[in-house]
Amino acid sequence: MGYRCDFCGEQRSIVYCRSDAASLCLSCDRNVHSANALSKRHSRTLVCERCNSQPASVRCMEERVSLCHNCDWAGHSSSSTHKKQSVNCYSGCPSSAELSHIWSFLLDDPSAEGSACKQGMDSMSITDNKLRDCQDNDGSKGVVTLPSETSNLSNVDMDKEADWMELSASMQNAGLLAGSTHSAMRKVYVPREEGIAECKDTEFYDNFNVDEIDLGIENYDELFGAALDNPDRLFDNEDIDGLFGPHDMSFSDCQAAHPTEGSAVGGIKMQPACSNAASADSVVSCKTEPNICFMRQAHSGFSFSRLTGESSGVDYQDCGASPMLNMGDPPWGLPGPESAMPPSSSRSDAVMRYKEKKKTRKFEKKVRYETRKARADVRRRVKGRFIKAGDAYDYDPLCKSRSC
DNA sequence: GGCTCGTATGAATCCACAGACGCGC
DNA sequence: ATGCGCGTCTGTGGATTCATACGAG
Repeated sequence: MGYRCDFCGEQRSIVYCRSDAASLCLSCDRNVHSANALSKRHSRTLVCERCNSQPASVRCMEERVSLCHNCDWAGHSSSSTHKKQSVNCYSGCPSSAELSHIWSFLLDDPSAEGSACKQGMDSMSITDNKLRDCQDNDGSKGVVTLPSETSNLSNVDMDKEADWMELSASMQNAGLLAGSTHSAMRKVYVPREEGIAECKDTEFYDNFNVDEIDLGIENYDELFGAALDNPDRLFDNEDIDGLFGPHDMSFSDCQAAHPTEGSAVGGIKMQPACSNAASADSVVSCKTEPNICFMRQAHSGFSFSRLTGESSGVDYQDCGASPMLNMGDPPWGLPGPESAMPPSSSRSDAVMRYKEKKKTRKFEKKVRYETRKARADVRRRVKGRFIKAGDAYDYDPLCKSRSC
């Protein structure tokens, strides 16, 4: 089950798209998710190499396999000393080079040489006509530069990014960001002449790459321009889901828990990352997931995220609240050009764009039991209700007609 | 501004039944 | 500890009903 790409059925599945509930090879992943702006938002990650049906959340460096939460839990007892590395998720249409960088452990892992994933990256069918120089010149690990898909970042963007860096640094120092127990972390923004932002920091950086944050002010306007004026009016539960991912969290919860998880500072979009589908189905007890993805979207069309730390995904599973609950004031209340109210002239535009997106939003239903679905798909009905086998019916899904 | 009415939209409900699940033996 | 039988629960899709929101008069 699930060893083959759900789309082409030929290649081996490499990545898992939770929005589509599908395992895809890299080529189909790119084909499917380059179709439109909405599909580009789908967050994907490696597929679990054990069950091949769930998104991988961690990489066991000892066994050299990517595992979902369930398989990780099943295969690694709490006493396990296996070293694990969080698995990044991404959205947009990253190039093979970018994927290589996102999943750098595959490159570091000699056993991954010739693996399906690596082969998939090598043979991505869509031409990377915008192959970017994703590596810093010195190749320093942990430093990712993601220039714009269309062009290098403008000076304005760089300024905004610089603003964010300052803001993030202040937030981190204030312990406002997840994983900020590393109180000593520093982040230094270093603009480059080519217009590519580069960011370096210290120890915490490997687990929390803030420099990959997109600063799409357009998104910021869209998401929060109107909401700031009247969040109760603009947002409801589905809005939260649609804007921030599949949280099972009401807006009131969101407000109580703080917009931190769904907050945007300068266009930063946070979303739950890489948790397995099982947890997605059972998020009732765990309203939020602690993992944060920072989405790079507006400019590059490509986002990249990383779990906040090793095995952090399960640490808060049962707490019923996000660790971000104590993160203090909402970022949008913070001072700074990006957190200020948008101009009223753009507000209506933002609302219009938001409503338009809401219209076209696709609500995907997760089917847990395919067998039941298959049976329901062929079951005869009367006025939509199932009937006993052999009873008179007015609708037969097989005939797509009445009483055929 | 407040009220009523019509329209639009989304959520909840119902149905049968295979399979999952828990429990006792 | 394991396997079996039995009863209960779950979830699946389409049509319908109900609740809510909104605009017009």
